[in-house]
Amino acid sequence: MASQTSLEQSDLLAVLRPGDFALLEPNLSEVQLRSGDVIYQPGDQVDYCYLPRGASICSFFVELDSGISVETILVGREGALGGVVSHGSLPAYARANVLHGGLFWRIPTRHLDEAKSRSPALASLFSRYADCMMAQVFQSIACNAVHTIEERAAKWLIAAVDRIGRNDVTMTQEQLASMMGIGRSYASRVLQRFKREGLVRTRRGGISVSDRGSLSEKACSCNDHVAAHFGKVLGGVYPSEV
Amino acid sequence: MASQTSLEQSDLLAVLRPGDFALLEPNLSEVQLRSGDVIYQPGDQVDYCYLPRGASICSFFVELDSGISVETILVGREGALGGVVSHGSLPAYARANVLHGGLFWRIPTRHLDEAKSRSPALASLFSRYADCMMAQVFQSIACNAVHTIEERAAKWLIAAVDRIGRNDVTMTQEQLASMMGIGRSYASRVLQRFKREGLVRTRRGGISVSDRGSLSEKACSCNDHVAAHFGKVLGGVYPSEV
DNA sequence: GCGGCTACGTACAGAAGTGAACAGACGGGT
DNA sequence: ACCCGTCTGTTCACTTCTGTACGTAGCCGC
Repeated sequence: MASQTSLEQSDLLAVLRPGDFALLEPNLSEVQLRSGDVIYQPGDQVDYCYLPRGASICSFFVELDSGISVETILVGREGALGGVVSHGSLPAYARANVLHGGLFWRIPTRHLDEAKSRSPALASLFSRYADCMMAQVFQSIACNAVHTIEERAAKWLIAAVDRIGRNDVTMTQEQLASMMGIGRSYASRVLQRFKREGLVRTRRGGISVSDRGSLSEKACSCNDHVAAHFGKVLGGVYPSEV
Repeated sequence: MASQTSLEQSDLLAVLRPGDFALLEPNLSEVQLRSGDVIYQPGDQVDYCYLPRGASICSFFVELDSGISVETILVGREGALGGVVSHGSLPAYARANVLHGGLFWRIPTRHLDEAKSRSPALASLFSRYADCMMAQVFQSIACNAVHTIEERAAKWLIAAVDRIGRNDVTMTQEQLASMMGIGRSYASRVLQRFKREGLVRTRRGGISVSDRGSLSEKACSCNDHVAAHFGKVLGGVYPSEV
């Protein structure tokens, strides 16, 4: 029987009342994915929806002609991947990758859609989350257009450690730079700047955030605006509640 | 009675069979909007879905702390705005603006949702378009991260003139620069570069594309990738068709 | 303990983009 | 025809970022 411990929960499903969760439960499976696992390749049919639990995080990557893949948005236990915006089974546009391994819920999109058709609260929840995902991508477009690499790097580190729940990201500077679509040497210089100010520590294959507060002052406020939209929109799944 | 002339049609609705179009028709109204009109402000309840017809185009803008508004995606007669990704009535995150005035269809989102619940083809159409819109925003995130301003400016001009159907965009360089989140003087320099190569002509308050082919060689291929996804995904609204 | 691989830190030349400033050109209103 | 506000083209000093290059440090396997 599927259940969520408080440590390994999906925040998205956590707001559901037991009756609505029970609609999903028969088709929910628990899967363990590892960092680097590919959930969808571009063109793959999206037949399953994945919901990160606990510290698991994923990202969508867009592959460009030049061969590089650029990260678009980070998805942690606040969200879901696959069949969120569209319904039924369509070819994936972006690649979905696990960035921090752990537990996920997985449900076939056709069962999810069927459960949504039976529970307005469930339909509302996913529709509201889709709206929040849209806010997230919109903000990222603007962010990439105007914010400096320093601001974006700080933003990304904060977003990652907040979801992971530890002040530590396992990732080479090469990977970080590639995700952001920037040069490795410049990423290194930005991290050195953060390090000199005592905001992060670097090591081979990882970065630790040692002063989250000061690092967030270096970051643009894009994440905050998106978080505010999450709060506003996902508060109303059960409209009868005051 | 609502009907579409071939000159002022919505490409999105044009694929519908008469029976499915008839479900929408009683609640469709024809509205005329002008360049600069604001369709939604951030925070507004999204109660209507708008479908550009003919040469009408709109964009979503994200407003940043600095006071500037950055354009995210262009929507012409291939698409729709409002209640596409989420359903019901939620507060808008981005501002939606008319960039090139003209005719639109407008339908209350609750009637649209009701029609979708009665016609699988209609539901499929909007779900598929939502997936394409997602592809468009994902691509824009990557594009803004890695492509030069020259590539992005060329891309934007091509996208605009293709939707308008004339080689001419009415817009000051100041507005263009502001939309792209770049400095006005640099925008001017890029346009001068295009002009010297005979790709565009500039005038006070507007830009004409005089050599679309060569200009598209200066552009990144982001639009092409998104267009390919549109073709792949929106072809299957009526799956019984071969 | 050593070799070899990979990641990291740094330097440098140059390209891309910024922001302020200013002269001149255009065009609408009277 | 003229005025005036706005848009355009261009320059300049400066910052950000790129791409390459190279020496070094950490780590794994043997």
